[in-house]
Order: sequence, then C-alpha cells, then structure tokens
Amino acid sequence: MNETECEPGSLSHEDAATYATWFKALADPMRVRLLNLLATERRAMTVGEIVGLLPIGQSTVSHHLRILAEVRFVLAERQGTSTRYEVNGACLECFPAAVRAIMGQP
Amino acid sequence: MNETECEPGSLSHEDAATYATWFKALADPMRVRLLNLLATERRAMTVGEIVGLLPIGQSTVSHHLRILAEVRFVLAERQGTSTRYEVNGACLECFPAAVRAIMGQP
DNA sequence: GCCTTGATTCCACAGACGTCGAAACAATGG
DNA sequence: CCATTGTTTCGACGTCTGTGGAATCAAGGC
Repeated sequence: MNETECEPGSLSHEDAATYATWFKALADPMRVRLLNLLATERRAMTVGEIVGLLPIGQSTVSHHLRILAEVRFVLAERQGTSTRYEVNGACLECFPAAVRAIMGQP
Repeated sequence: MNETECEPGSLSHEDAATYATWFKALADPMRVRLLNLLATERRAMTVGEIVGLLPIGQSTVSHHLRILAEVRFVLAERQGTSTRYEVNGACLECFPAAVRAIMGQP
C-alpha cells in the first residue's frame, strides 16, 4: 500500500485536494452569480434579499451560501432574526496564488 | 419566460456559466495534479507517461485530459501513434482575469 | 405564552461525475 | 496482412450534487 512514490509535480496530494475543493465551490453557475452579486453590491446581504434577485428558492440559496462559506469565500454573521452574508476579501489573494502554485509560476 | 430581469451583479448568466465550466474542470484533485504535473515538467507528455506517475488507470487519465482540453487548459497534438499533451500558457492570463471579474476588481 | 418572519435542515429525486475493465480505434513495424 | 503499442470510447457501478418542498429551528412582536 505504501508505494513510496516520489510525488510528481510541485503540489502535494493534500494541496491538490484543497485547491480542488476551492474550485468545486465555484463549479456551479449559480454560485458564481451568487458570489459576484455579493462582490458587486459590496455589502452584506440576507438570504431573503438574494432570493428576490436570483431565480432559485430559499433553501437552495442557503445551500449554496453554506458551500461558499465552508471554503471561506463568504463570511456569515447572524444578526437578530436574519443572517448576513458578505464576501471574504482574503480570497482575492489566495485564489490567484493557488492558480500560480498549480501552474508553477514564480 | 422572458422575465426582463435586471441581471443582478456585474456578470451575465452566460459569463457565469462559462467561468463555472472553467472551475469545474479543476474541481477534481486528480485533474489539479494532472495540470500541475504538466506545468512543472514544462513539456508535452503522453498518456502512458502520465499513467506511470499518477495512481489512476489509462482510460481515466485520458478522460481527465479530455476535460482539461475541452476548456483549453491543455492542448493536445497527435504525433504518430501517441498524443502529446501540454499546458496552454494562455490560461495564466484569462483565469485570474475571470476571478477579478467575478470579484468585481478594477 | 402564541404567532410571524427569516433561515436552516431533512427528504426525495433526477442528473452528472470518477473510476475501472473491456472493447474498439489508430498508427507503425514485422 | 497481422501483430504490437498507445489511445480513446463504451458500459457499468457507486457516489455525489443541485433543486424544490416540507418540516424544523431561531428570534422578535403581539
């Protein structure tokens, strides 16, 4: 089982798996639109607000936001009876950095 | 059917769908490793060569390479009895550009 | 204490995906 | 023409995913 492989490429299995989860989080058109919406509005938004702007139901919006939050692309903050979601500006750094790491850029 | 929606966000449905297919192409750890392998070797490689370096079968490597080629992350060139795959350097430009477009960066 | 509003979780279902092995295809060498 | 080597396609299997609707939970307002 232990193959003592020499790890081809410059990435470890773990890094490759991590980056794959990042890409997977954006591998759906609705999640891309969702993130773009939050980024262009430049403010925290509630689920109900988003439901009125995208052609999907409440539970589906919540589902997508959870996926985006799991990889830290968006941040959630409970405020009273509603939850406010906003873009995590940090992913502007680490996301292109991951691309450079994969493509072996210096 | 025509809802005359005001297209929330800065991206059109079509652009969002296109970017989603790009991310989907990298939404698998093995494809990330595959692209990283081709990028770090900095040369065109054959399927058989790659099969010896990654823990998956020949047909699966071919399958993943086809997906990466469909979105132009890699380029394929048939050479005699074998096919040589190499990274498409152009995606170093357009990929971070897509991220900036989604995140509304100027 | 109830009721209302907003959000999440649960369930179900259709469709897509990753993987393998076998079969088919392509190109070269005997 | 047949054999060989490298690659792609096909069929199948189990798993994961996007979506909606119903139920549940959380926090205020009456």
